[in-house]
Amino acid sequence: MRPERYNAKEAEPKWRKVWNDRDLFRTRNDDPRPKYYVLEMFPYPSGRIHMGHVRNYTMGDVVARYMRAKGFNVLHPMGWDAFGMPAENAAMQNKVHPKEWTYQNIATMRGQLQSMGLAIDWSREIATCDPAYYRHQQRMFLDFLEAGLVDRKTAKVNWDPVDHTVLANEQVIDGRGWRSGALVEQRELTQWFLKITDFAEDLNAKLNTLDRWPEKVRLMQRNWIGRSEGLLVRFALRPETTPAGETELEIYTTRPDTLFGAKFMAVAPDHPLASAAAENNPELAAFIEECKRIGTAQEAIEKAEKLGFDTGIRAVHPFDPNWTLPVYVANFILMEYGTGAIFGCPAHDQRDLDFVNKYGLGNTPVVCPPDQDPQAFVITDTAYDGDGRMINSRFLDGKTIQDAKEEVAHRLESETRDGRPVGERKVNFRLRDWGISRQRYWGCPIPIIHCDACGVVPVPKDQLPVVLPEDVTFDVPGNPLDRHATWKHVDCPTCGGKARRETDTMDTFVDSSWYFARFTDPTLTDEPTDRATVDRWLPVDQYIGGIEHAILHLLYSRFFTRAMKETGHAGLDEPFAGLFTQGMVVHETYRDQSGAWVLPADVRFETEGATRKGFHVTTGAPVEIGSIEKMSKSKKNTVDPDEIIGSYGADTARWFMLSDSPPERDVIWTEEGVQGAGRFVQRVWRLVGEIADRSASAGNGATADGSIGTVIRKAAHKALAAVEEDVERLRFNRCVAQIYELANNLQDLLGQAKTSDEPGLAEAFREAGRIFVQLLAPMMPHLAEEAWQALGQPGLAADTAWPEVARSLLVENAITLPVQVNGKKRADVTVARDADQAAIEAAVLSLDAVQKAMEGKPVRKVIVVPQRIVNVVA
RNA sequence: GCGGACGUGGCGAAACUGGUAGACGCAAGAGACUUAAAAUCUCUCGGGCCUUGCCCGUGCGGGUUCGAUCCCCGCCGUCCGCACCA
Repeated sequence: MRPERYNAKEAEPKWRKVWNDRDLFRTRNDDPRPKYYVLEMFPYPSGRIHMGHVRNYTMGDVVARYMRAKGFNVLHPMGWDAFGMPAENAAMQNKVHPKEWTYQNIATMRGQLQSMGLAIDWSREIATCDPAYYRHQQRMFLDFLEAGLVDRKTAKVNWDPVDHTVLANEQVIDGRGWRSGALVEQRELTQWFLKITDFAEDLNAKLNTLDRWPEKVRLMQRNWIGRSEGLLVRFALRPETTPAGETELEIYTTRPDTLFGAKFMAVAPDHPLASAAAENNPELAAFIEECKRIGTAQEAIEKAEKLGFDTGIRAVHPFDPNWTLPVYVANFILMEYGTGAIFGCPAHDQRDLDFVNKYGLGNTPVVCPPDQDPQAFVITDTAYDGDGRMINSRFLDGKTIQDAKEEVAHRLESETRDGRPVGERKVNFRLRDWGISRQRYWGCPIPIIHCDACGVVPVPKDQLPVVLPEDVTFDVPGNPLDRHATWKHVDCPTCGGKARRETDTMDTFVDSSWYFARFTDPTLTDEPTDRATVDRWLPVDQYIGGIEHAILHLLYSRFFTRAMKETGHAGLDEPFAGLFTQGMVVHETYRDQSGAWVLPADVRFETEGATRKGFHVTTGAPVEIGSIEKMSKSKKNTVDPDEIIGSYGADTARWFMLSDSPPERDVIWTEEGVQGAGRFVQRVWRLVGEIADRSASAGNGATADGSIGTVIRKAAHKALAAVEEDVERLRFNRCVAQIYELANNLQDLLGQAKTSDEPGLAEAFREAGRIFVQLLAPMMPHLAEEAWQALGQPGLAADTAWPEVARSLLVENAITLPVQVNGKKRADVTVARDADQAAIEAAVLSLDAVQKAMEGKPVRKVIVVPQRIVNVVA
C-alpha cells in the first residue's frame, strides 16, 4: 500500500544506503566512456556546513547526476582544505590540538554532506593536512626549486609584534593586527616565493581562451596581472648635482610620447638614489623616514596628499642636453613597480598634475584633443589622458600618440650611452611573485634545511615527507615549530653537520592549487599524479564556487598547473575549462529592542494583510525585522542545514536552493520558501501515485493525433527538452519552473482523462511519469527513487539513462501567431505550420479585430516573422 | 577617481538577446471540503477606465525601428572589484 504522505526521514537514509551498497558513485579510471569532471570548491573544515555549502554542492550534484545519466564517466570528488589558522586559534582558545580539532570537524561535516545525498565518490576523499597529501606537495616544491620556479628573497611583510607572525593584508585592520590589536610593523623578512611572474605573460594571454569563465572573473584577473607595455629610459644625471657613484636614473613609462611635457623626475623613498642623496642631507633623510612611517598604515596611503622633496639632483632630458629636470623623492612612487622612478608629465597624468600644482612646477600640454585649438589648449586642474595629436613636442608635433610612442622608442633604442641603449621596450606587470612562507604550525612544512656550512639545502626526496610534530603547545605566541625542543634540529644532508629545519610552513593556497589534480588518482604513493590519468581527467569540465576566489585561488591554480607541466606532473596549462561562480545565501536580520541580534529560529511572525511583525518566541517581545544580508554568525541570521534537513529532508533543502533565484545571484532564504518546496515534495508524491494508478488500469495502443494522450506526451517531451537545455547552461531556477509547469499540466490532464478510455492513454501517462521523475532525479534524488519505485520502474532512477527527446512531438501542425496592428497586439491567428506569407496575410486581414483596429485605413505593409508574429502597418 | 554589473508586479523572478511583458514560485484575498484547525482543491492577483473592450506600464528623458525589457545617446540609483602600478 502506498502511504498518503512521503516520509523523507525514512526514505532518504534508505536510498542513500542502496546507492552506497551498490557503490553507485564510485568512478573508475579505466571506464572507457567519455569523461566529465565536475568539481565544487572543497570546504574548509570549520566545524559545520552552512547554507552556502548546501547551495554550492547541490548545484554541482545536479550537474554530476545529469551528466551521469547522459552516459558520461563522471568524476565528482570531495575533500578538505584542512590546513589553516582557525585550527590554531581553536588550539589557543580551547586547548585542543589542531589535528584533533580538524579531524573532528571533518567527521561532522562529512556526515552532514552525506546527508545531502550527493553523488560523490567518497573513496577519493583527501585532506590537505594528511601527510599522504602534503608529502607530494613538498616533492613538487623541490621539483619547482630545481626547475628555477622557486626564489628565496627578502620582502616587506606585515609583522604582528605580539603574535610573532606575518599577517596577510586582509588581516590588518586600521594598521593593527586583527587578533592582537597591536600596531603592525613593516618588516623585511627572508621568504620563499613561487615565481608566478615567470608565467605572467601566459597567464594574461590565455585568459582569452577561457570562454566558459565569467567575463567578470577574467577581467578581475586581467586587472590583477596588470600587463602594460612601455619604455625603460635612462636619464643622465648632472655630475655636479649628484652624489658620488651615481650617474644616471632609469625610469619606466607607458607614455614616452609625452616626454616633451616632462617637468620633473621622481623616485620612491626607498630608491637607492634617494638613499644616496639622503646621506648628506638630514632633512631629506627625515622626509624619507616620514614616508616610510605613513607607508605602514594601508588606509592612509589612499588618502595621503602627494608630497615630494627636491634632492637637488638634476637629470638631463634625453632629447635635449641643455634641458634639465629636478629629481624629487615622492611619497606616491612605488619601489616595487617598474624601476621605482618616473618622469612626471603633469598635463597628461592627474597625479603628476596634483604634484606640480603643489610645488609650482607648471605644465605644458603635449597632446591636443581633436576638438581643441592647439594654441588655446591649456591644462589647469584636470589632466588630459585622452586621444589627440602631439603639440609643443618638436619632431613629434602633429603625430598621433601611437606614432609618437613609436618614434620615441625607436630613437632612444638606437641611441647608446656607455655601450647600452638609452631606451628599451619593456612589458611590465603589476603581478608580484607569490610569497608562501607563513610563520605558523598548521600548514605544510617547507622541505628545506639550513646549514651554516652548506647554506640552503633541500631535504632529499627520499626523506619526504617532512612531517609536522604533534607534541606542540600554543600557550605562548609565535610559531610552535620554531620553539619545539627537537624537531628543527637535524643533520645536514650534504655535510652531515648540525643544521636546522625551515620552520616556516606554506600558505594554504598552495594546498588548494593542485587538489583537483590529486583527485584523479588520490591513492598514488610514489608520485603526486599519474601523467596519463591526470591528463585524461583534466581540465575540470565544470568548476563551481564562490566569487571570492576570483583572483587568488584561481590564479594560483592556473600558475601551479603550468609549474606542474614544466616539472612533468601534468600536461596542460589551464586546469578549469568551465567556471561558474554562484551567489550567496542571504537572510533577513532580526534585533530585539535592546538592539541585540536574534536568531531566525527564535522569531515568530504575525501577518496582517501586507504587514509582517516579528515577536520573540519565548519572551513575546517585539522583534524588529531588518535588512537582508549574507548569513553570518555575528548577525545571527543563519539557518542550520542540519535542522532544515532534519525537519524537511535533504530534497526540500536542495530544491529550494535551486529554485527562485538564478544561481549566480544571491538567494534569499525564507521559511515560506522552504515550506513551498516541502509542499511540492508532497505534491509530487501524490501526483506520481495518481499517475501510477492511471497508467496501470487502461490498456495500451497508439495515441491518436489531437488526443489527450498526445497532449500528455507533448507536455512531457517539451519539459524534457527545456530542462536539458537549462541544466546544461546551469539555469537551475528555470529547470525548477519547467518541472512545476509539467506537474501542473499532468495534474490537469489526469483530471481530463478521468472519464476517457481512448487507446494509448495508459502508456502516455506511464511515459510522462517516467520522464517527470527523471527530470526531478538530479535535483531531488531521494524522492525520485521512491517515485521511481512507485511507478513500478525497474532499477534505480539514479542509474537510469536520460530519456531521449522525441523531437517530432515538439513540432505543432497548427501554430497560433500573435497579430499586431501598428505594433500593438490586437488578435491571434491560427494557421498551418507551413502556411506561406500570402495565406497568413489573407487570414490576418480578414480578422474582425484587425479590421476594427485599422479604422478603415489602407494596409501599407504586413510584416510576417515566421513562427513568431504578424504586424500589420496601417 | 578607474573598471564592471544591475534596475521588470507586494516579493524572488521569466521573456528563446529586436517579436504576445510578467512563465514558475512566494505572499495576499475569496470560496469549497471539515464540528474546527492543518492539509488539499477551485478562483482572483501590475495600475487605471466608460470593463464584450480600451488606455497606461520594464528606474528617468530622448533616439533608431513596422515593432524596444533587449540596440544607441544623456541622466538617476544600487551593488561589486581595483585603487597612487607611471
